[in-house]
Amino acid sequence: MALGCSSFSINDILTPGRDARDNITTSVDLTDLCAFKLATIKPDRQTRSRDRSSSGPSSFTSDCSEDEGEIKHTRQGSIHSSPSLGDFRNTMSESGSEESTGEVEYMACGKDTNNKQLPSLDQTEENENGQSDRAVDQPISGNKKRSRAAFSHAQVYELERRFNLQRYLSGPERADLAGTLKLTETQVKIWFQNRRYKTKRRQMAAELAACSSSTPPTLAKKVAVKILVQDDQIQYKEDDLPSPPALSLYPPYQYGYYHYMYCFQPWISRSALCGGMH
DNA sequence: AAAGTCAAAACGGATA
DNA sequence: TATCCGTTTTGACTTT
Repeated sequence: MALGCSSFSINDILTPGRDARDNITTSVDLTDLCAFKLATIKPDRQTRSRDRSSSGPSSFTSDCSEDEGEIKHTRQGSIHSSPSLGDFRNTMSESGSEESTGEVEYMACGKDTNNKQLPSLDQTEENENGQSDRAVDQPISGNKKRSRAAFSHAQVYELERRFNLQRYLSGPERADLAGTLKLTETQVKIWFQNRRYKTKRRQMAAELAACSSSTPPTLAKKVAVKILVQDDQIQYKEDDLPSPPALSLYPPYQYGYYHYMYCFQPWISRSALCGGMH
């Protein structure tokens, strides 16, 4: 399989029944550059394991451990796909009726999805809407253990998508999104808050890296050039990939990130992207 | 199974 | 009241 960058559209997401998983889509959040850990790039244990466990598109997998969270779902199985919002909604309605925990199942997870329930907000009480608010709306009192919800792939996908559109949500927008995702408004608020901060940290780190690397061609020379090989044939080189304007200072391994977000980068021409990979 | 690692959800203080 | 920002805690995962 070469780098599958088949066409992918919002319609694909919105159309129930059409499985976006068939559309192998690479993704990278170009605003969230993999820079936060540039200074500490290391042989990443988890990444190596991930590479090992995933197939095919694992060639994408970055050596940079940043955005582990976004990639984390890869661990559950194939992730080189975008979750279908149709699936997402279906799952929402299903899980909403049974659990109403604010959790939905992983959409693109193969390994554990069937057997393993996500850690969910249902460790907490549900409110009248069937949503669980305790985790975020009630203080942790006494020895009550605080719960950290692991948002589902679909939820994160939608949050990321929205974040790419707008970094701040108004109250109604937040409420709407929270309702759609079966999350609490507080969770959405905190998520956006953390996300903004995360982006900011990365940008600062990137600038730092840019400054510190203004001298060192030596560093650049140490960066291995990755190629995607299938059947002993080179499918593409990184140079084939388009270089986003603001991205020049980032290493090529960033292209492993945000597999399911790539389609939301408005400044990237999909044709340009796919052109180099087909 | 225990220990270690990591990303991220949640928390809390400061500020506007 | 919301946001920023640093910190804490948790859950998922890997390694030993």
